[in-house]
Order: sequence, then C-alpha cells, then structure tokens
Amino acid sequence: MGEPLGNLVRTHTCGALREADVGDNVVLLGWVHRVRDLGALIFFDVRDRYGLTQVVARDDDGLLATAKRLRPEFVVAVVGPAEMRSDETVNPKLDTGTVEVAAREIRILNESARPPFQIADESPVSEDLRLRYRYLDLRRPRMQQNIRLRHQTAAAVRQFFDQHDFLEIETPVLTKSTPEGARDYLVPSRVHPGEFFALPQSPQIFKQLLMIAGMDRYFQIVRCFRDEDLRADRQPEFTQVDVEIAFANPDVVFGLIESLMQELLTAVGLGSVDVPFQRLPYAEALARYGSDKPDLRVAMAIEDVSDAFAESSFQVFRQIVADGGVIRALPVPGRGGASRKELDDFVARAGDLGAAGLVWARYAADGAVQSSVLKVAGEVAVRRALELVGVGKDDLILVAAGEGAAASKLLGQLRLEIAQKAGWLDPARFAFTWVVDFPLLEWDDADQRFAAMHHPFTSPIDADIEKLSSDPGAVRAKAYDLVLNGSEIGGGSIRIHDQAMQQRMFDLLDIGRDEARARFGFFLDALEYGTPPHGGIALGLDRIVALLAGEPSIRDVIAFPKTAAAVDLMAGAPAGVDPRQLKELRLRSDG
RNA sequence: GGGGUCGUAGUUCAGUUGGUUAGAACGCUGGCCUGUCACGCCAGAGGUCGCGAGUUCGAGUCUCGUCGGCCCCGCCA
Repeated sequence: MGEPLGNLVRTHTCGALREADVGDNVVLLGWVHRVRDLGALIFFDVRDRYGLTQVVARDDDGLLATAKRLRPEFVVAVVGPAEMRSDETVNPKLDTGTVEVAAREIRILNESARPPFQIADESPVSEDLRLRYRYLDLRRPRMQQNIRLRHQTAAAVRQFFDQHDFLEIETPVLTKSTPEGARDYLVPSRVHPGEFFALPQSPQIFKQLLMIAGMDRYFQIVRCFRDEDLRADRQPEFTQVDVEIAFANPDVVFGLIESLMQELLTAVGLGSVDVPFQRLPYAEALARYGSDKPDLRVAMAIEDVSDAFAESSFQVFRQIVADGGVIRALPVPGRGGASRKELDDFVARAGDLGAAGLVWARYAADGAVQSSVLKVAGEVAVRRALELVGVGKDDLILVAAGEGAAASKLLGQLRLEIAQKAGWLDPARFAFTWVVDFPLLEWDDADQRFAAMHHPFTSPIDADIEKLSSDPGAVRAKAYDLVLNGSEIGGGSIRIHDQAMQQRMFDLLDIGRDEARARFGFFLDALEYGTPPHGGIALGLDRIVALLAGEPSIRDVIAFPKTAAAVDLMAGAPAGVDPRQLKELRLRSDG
C-alpha cells in the first residue's frame, strides 16, 4: 500500500525548477519516469504534465532503500532542496537540466503495475494497445501535446467569439430526429414507450431558432453524432464549432472565419496565414483538382486539352470528345525525365483506379515531343496539348479522357499521390480555400428525385432563383465549405428565412406538406414569426486540431476515441445491457 | 456491405524453398557499480506464432474460415 500524501503540497511542477530556485526546499509530486541506479547513488526523473526533474538519492541521506524500490510509473512525493548541478552534469535536453532535487524524503504514494508499453519512450506502439490503455497512452508526450493543443484551440475559439459579441448557447442533446442525411443515434424514451430521442447530427435547427429568437450571434463548441461508418477523419461522435449569424451574407461569414483561423494559428504558435482565402467555385474545384476539397499546397492544376485532340488523328480521343466527353491533362512538374518504368507505373496506377487508360506526353531534350500516343495522335496534337497545359521542358503531363468529372477525379487522385510521394505536402504549411457555389440540389438516381446537397434550409443564389422551376439542377446555393490542406474543415450556408421559399424548396425535394409538418413542423411555425436573414457555418474541431498537430487521424487529438469499428476498446462499449433495463424501456433485442 | 493490409516474447520487429531447439532490440528480474540522464557491465526469466479447421511425413511459413487493429470504396450535408 502507498504512503499517505499527508500535508505535502506541491511547491513546483516538474517543469518549473530553475537556477533561481536553488536553495529552496521543494516538494515535487509526479510519476517515476526513469531510474538510473548507480549502486550507492540513484538518480530518477519525476514526471508530470509540465516536464521532468531529476532527483538524486544518496546513501548518506538514508534514502537508498526507498529509492531502490522505485519502478517506472510509481507515484511519488519528493522533498528536498533544489541544488545546482555542476557544469559537467548539466543536462541541456531538459528545461530543468541545470538543477536537481537532493531528496531528503521520498514517499511512494502509489505503486504501479508494469505498464503494457513504456511511457518514457517515444517508440511506436500498436494502436489497439494504445486505445485499450488510453489512460497510459495519454501520459506519453505526443498525446500530452495534442490534448494541450486541443485545449488551446478551443480556448482561442471561445475567446475569439466572445470578443466578437457571440453568445455560447447550449442546445439539447436529447432531441428529435432531423431531416439531415446521416443515420441517427437513437435513445429510447422510458416515459413514452416506443418513442425515441435522436442525438443531434448538428444543432442545425436549434441554431436557426436562436436567430429567430433574436440571439443574433451564436456559437457553440458542441458534440455531434452520426451513425455512419468511420474513417481516419470521422468518428461517430465528434466536435463542431457551430456558428450562426443574423443578417449575414457569405462575405460576413468568410471574413469572420478567416480572422478566426488567423487567431488560431497565432494562438497555438504556428505563425499566420494570408487572408482573404481563395474562393474556388465548386465546378472549378472538380474540374481543376478532381475534388471538392482540393489540397492547394501544390499548384498542379488539371487543364482541359480536348481542343488538342478533337481534330487529331487519334480516333479514341476524337470519339470521346464527339460524344461529349473531355480530354484533361495533369502537369507533373520536374518529372519530364521520368523513366519508362515510372511512366508505366503511372499508367498501371490509373488502371488500378478504374481508368480505361492514361496517356503521357513531354518534351524531348532536342525540343521534339514524346508521348505514349505520338504515333496515333501525331506530333501536332501532342505539342498542342503540352502548350495548352503550359508546361516546360522538364515537366510531364498525364492525360485522361472520358466524362468530365471522371477524368478529373482520376487525375485529381494521381495529383495527390504524386504530391504525397514527392514530399510536396508539407504538414507545416496551411493552404486554406473556400469552395463556393455548390449546387443547391443533387439528383438521386436511386430514388429518382432531387435531394438537398447541403440541407433543405439552404438558400439559393439570388441570380439563380428563376431557374428553380426551369432547371433546378443548375441552381447554385449560398453554401460554402472551408478546406484546409485537402481536408474539409467546415461547411455552412445562408439559410432560407422566407416561408414561401422554404415551401418551394420542399416542393422541389418532393417533401409533402404533411411530411414537412411531421418532420419539422415546429421549425416551420417559427419561420412565420419574423425570421431574420441568417447564415452560418460549422467547423470540425477534431479535424482542425489534427491538422494543426500534424496528426493523420483525428483519433490522435481525441482523448477517448473509438476504433474504425465504432468500438471503445477501453470502456468496452458498446455492450449488452441488463434485461431489466430493456424491459423498462419496453425494448426487445433480436441481435 | 465490399476491397486492401497487418497480427510471432511485456513492447517493436526479424524469421530463408514448408524442416530439427522460433531469434534481436528495448523492457522485466537478480547481481555489481558514487555523477548518471536512452547510465554501464554480468547473469536470468519470458512464446497458445490471434483463434479454428485443412493440405503435408512435417506448418510461424501454404489453403480456407473466423476474430481484432488500420487504410480505402460505398455511406457520411
């Protein structure tokens, strides 16, 4: 059993002691990090979340017997004077490395079982083991840093919005299933058997109600839930920075969030970023980067080279263009000298990604052109394609043909893989862009109807309103995503505040009056009572922190995350429940 | 739901064409050591090769199934 803490009070953290403290009698409380037993002299490091301090236990102080018992992760109190280290024994790797504590008393407050992996070691540990013993993983420096970064980010968010007159307002966690796309987590009501609460996928309707309520500027750091399959950047519960502003247009939202991002980068010591961010129309993002969340840390942009081949002798490409398809090309800077094998690998990779083919072209050293289709397409067409892309002598272009979105998507995928492999995606660079002008509606082939691309409360762009009846698929929305380094870190829109427009939207979505009433009647009622124009955004806090931390997965910035199979390995959740609980809820499981 | 990949000591990994007793490093245990700081030196313990079938004279190694971690597609505004 451990010794009592008694009246001992920490005088310094393990990161605090400096030369100025020499001579003070100090009390350190923390975990044994490493022990260096020299026989008649024992050094050990005490660790807390602030740092490490070396303690020395000597025979003449009668502490060797106690010090000999110390093992990693024991919890100890060390009492003694802070002493100067001699010049030869200073440890420049430690902030506290010029001093040490000469123990006069060592209390073992608690022993520790041998940990399943070493805390005092940065070496890799399999992720399932880390998750099973998350409380130990969280003691390691990397996770301590990540969790601190997350706190700093959240604190900066709160400070920023407070300074801009926003109110943080909590919204219900037990709520009603809303019309958004994701599957809901449901919570059975005991009081109303057969009825269920849903956990919010986002506080969408509540924040709009807060605008109707005159709260004017709202934000919330809020947990959201979606019962969908996981990814490195998707957890079933995740945290949004939810924002809504009355009387806002998109520029108001953009300006505010750009300032926020500047503040965040500054607050966590990662420098700053230029504003305003680029605004990239959705259609252009798809065409030029093959993605609605392009990574703009690399400039490589896809160009249309249909003109080069439309009249060429290359029958395959001519036919594709004649059938309404496109020929598009991706420049690969500096890869003009690629070997035959590298070129073959690009073609093979395109095949893996489902492409029918991939063509390459480049300038030869003598100024002639080379291409995998030089013979069939002819020098003129190949040269024209190279010119359209505007590449130089040292560059390569990869050419794909087909339906527009498919060709760009393929090249966009190659773009990312090439940039990744070449090391062009510097995690310390932060390339923001707004993606704007999303389509309002998306045709659902399976259901043969339109669905809201963002959500059914998204406002159309004023200039496109007339197309709502004539060509609904072409209507653009006042919706926008914020993209950072190829990751979607936020999305929002200006909402519909007008009942007539909202009704038109439901009609387009083929949501009948009865259905609309049943699903969100209270919200429709609210719209009738003087709803101000409003709009907002929701930012993915987990993704933002992961990018700031340079971590590939949001699991590494969440204290207690779930695995790809949506399981908490530590808590053992989900799990069966006592049959009495089910009975009380009048539920039966056939699982 | 589908595809890929990984699973060997406490941990991270190696393990040849299927062949005799499954190795290394770190950690752990014991001993020695008065200035270490990834202490050093000596000795030692430690294995259901994820699990289950199959092929084979013989399986860590090959096949099938299954469980678990990770990545991706579908899904997710």
